[in-house]
Amino acid sequence: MPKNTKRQGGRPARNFDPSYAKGGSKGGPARAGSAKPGSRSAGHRGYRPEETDAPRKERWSRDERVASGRTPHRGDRDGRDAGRAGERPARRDDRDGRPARSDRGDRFDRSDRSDRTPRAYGRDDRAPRLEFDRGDRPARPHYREDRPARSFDRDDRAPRRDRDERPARSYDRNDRPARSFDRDDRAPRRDRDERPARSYERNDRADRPARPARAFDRDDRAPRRFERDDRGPRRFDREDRAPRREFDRPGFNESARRASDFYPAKDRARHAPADDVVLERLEAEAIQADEVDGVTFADLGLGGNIVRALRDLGAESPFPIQAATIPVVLEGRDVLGRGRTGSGKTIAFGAPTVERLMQLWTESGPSAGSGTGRVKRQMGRKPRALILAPTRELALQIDRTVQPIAQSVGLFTTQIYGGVPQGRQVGALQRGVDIVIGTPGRIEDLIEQRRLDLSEVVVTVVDEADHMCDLGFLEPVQRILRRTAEGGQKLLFSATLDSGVAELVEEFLVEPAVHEVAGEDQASSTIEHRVFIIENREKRDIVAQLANREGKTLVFSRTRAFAEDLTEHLEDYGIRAVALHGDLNQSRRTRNLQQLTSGRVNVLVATDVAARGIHVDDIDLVIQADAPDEYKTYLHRAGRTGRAGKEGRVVTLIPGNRQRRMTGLLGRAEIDVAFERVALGDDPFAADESAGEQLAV
DNA sequence: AAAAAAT
Repeated sequence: MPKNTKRQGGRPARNFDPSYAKGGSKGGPARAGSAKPGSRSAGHRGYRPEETDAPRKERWSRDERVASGRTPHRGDRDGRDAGRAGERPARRDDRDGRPARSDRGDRFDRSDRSDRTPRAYGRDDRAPRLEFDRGDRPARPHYREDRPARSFDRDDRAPRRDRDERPARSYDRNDRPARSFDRDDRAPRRDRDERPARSYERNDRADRPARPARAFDRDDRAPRRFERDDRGPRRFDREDRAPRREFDRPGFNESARRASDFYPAKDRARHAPADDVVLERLEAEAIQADEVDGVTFADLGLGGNIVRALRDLGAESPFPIQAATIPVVLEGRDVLGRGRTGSGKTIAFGAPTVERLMQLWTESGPSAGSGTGRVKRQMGRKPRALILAPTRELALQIDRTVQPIAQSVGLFTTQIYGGVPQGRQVGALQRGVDIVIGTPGRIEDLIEQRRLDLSEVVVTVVDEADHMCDLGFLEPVQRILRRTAEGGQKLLFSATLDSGVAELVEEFLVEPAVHEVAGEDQASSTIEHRVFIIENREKRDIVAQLANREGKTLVFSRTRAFAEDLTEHLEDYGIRAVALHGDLNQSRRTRNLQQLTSGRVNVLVATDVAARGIHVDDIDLVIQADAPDEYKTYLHRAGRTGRAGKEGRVVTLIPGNRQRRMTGLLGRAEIDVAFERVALGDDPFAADESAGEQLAV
């Protein structure tokens, strides 16, 4: 059955015409991973035997332990005081981590294994490593017999050493048989033919049945017009849900899933510079801020326990976005919610999700309702709600809000994300969990391992939904949503929710209600924006100068490497700073973020991992050391300050030749700023303050 | 380019 035939009057669902969704992607292989450090092995010109003067024996035995075992690293960035006190010469090594390890590893390696490694074997008559490294040479019998298990080698050594020190492993690229199954032998894709290809469309689900024309597919109105006043009902009505049922469930195509290996994105689009197009705004039911006056959470339909839990969290009365969405979620409808950064979206979906689970619980079973508004935990019960987030930190943070709310009625939550051992997470699932909060990767992993079963999930939230529809995120999210219960409620939230979520809406939402808060434009925001035109070579110093102040500062960098670099530079400048990016292990990520939250440091230098959703109280300055490419990224980064009505400043540093691009971006973000030329030594905020004083006179 | 799984 057609999905959308009911809509009368030729103005159907303009919100989600997928043809307005993302632009194309360019082909070509993508390199994964970050830049590798240069080789520092003894034979390399970059090698510096700088530790020859260090006391050797003890050092190696200690490093050996670190290198080979699980000994926690010492003297990392955060332990720098200890490092300094002890005048440990290796401090700089700890900074950039990898080279240091390879140095140590190299020596350790030679002293420890020289008499048994293949390297020694090969040394006699030919270039040592190359041959050894080949995976595909004819067998060398005695060598193989000696030490059949190659993996042993790996485990025994310091991590990464071999990658760092030896020349490229030839078998990595050349000797590998062509993986024909990767690309060539696939079954032809049928649905490609049925309609124009969409770049973000992948084939890892069953083909959709040829679907009947939907009115809004062909609608030939001008794209991206923002029309508000001339329309009737403001809802995206979709009449029937039938089509989704048939292909959804069984349609999870296992073999296709397999074929997409661990790095599925590799052969696909390489960093296609984001189109940064303002997608069509979703038509929404707008709530007026003053409509909320005097309304309580209880009025919205939340139970007493939950209201108390909210009060404990500091939420006395609902924010507008909460007032708008909570009742609708409680009705059981699918919801799209847009509220600007820091406007309280987590509670807007978290609280009603919990309440809704309670309602369903009471409706559904005899086992239900002890009458106290609480439920009893039942071993091994399957999760009934799922909240998806794009980063681990955000998942953690959401849990910190949702967990107490859930707990107030006797429900359990657990975090499911990567970078930490899965044991605890699995254990929690086995004991029985009601709400799963996590990131896509680990969730899929546990599903595959059959340790996580989403089949009873009746409420699913996608936070930062537009971001979750970006290339690389969309497919895992789709696969996960397909695992949830048929007909389950779906909630999509973001500060920048736009028709980029069309793909999800189309497949998973039924007659979603769209809600936003009226008058939430940038002009009414509490954030002050500045753009400084600077010389690139002065950038690091200017950042240091700007960050050298009281109050919490968040600095954004485009790459992980530059984030590290900047952090180090700030430290050299005498400013305590920590970094947050994907090259750090999870415990350090968590700890570094926590250091900013606790105020132990005032400056955090982060990649866009911190751009969305992360809430730290009282960040009053955001510095964009690298300007963002997308207006949405700008808005989200900026939104780390000025939260819940507080004041904040955002400074963006750009080189002179970026002015035009920046102007365009700011235009799309609907922010009005004049650019200022700033050189090292200027105090751009001094004028600001004196101007303020003058005005005050 | 960043993010998201582990060995």
